[in-house]
Amino acid sequence: MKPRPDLGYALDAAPALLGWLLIHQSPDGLTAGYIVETEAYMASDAASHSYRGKTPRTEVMFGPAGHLYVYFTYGMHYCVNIVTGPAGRGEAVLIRALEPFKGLELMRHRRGNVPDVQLTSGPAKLTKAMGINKTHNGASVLSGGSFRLLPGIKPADIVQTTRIGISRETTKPWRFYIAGNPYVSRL
DNA sequence: TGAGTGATTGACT
DNA sequence: GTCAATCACTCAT
Repeated sequence: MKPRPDLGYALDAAPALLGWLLIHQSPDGLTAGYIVETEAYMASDAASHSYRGKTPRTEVMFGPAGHLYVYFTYGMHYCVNIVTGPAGRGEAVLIRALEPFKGLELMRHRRGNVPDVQLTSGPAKLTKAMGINKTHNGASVLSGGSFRLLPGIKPADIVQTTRIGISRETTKPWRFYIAGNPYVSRL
């Protein structure tokens, strides 16, 4: 596997990111997990936060690839994206689920008393388990800060289907997950 | 300035 | 299965 992921266009990067290991070195300790579920949010995509152009909130999406776009939603949850594509396009890949690899004890502590299979099986669950919040918005996964992206496993089979939780562009098959992985948020 | 919505989750019936 | 939690943002007065 390549030393760096292909962050060309979001639609190519979303399946390409499956199997990569996302690592967060926080003051509390290190957590890491394999990416097992992603969604692509494209330029000119009505479901994307970048659809209405660059704003203070979405500024990171319009920056160079390889940075994290972290946003707050439903008054209580964070979700994390990896910005893709040439700077200025406003594309990103939402990380929807991870398979825990390191820092399980810290994840359990952050998530409370839930079964291990539910530690990171959803976009807001994994940010809580990894300790990701809006202070990490704009952090790079390529330039050696507290976040890293390393080659992980090569998925045997990738399933492509429609995205979850959106009300526009609901027929676009821009969600990808590793077939049979128990940490995928929904089938 | 106010109503509506949201890339969700967990608790409850 | 339904629904509340609760804030940032968008769009309509």
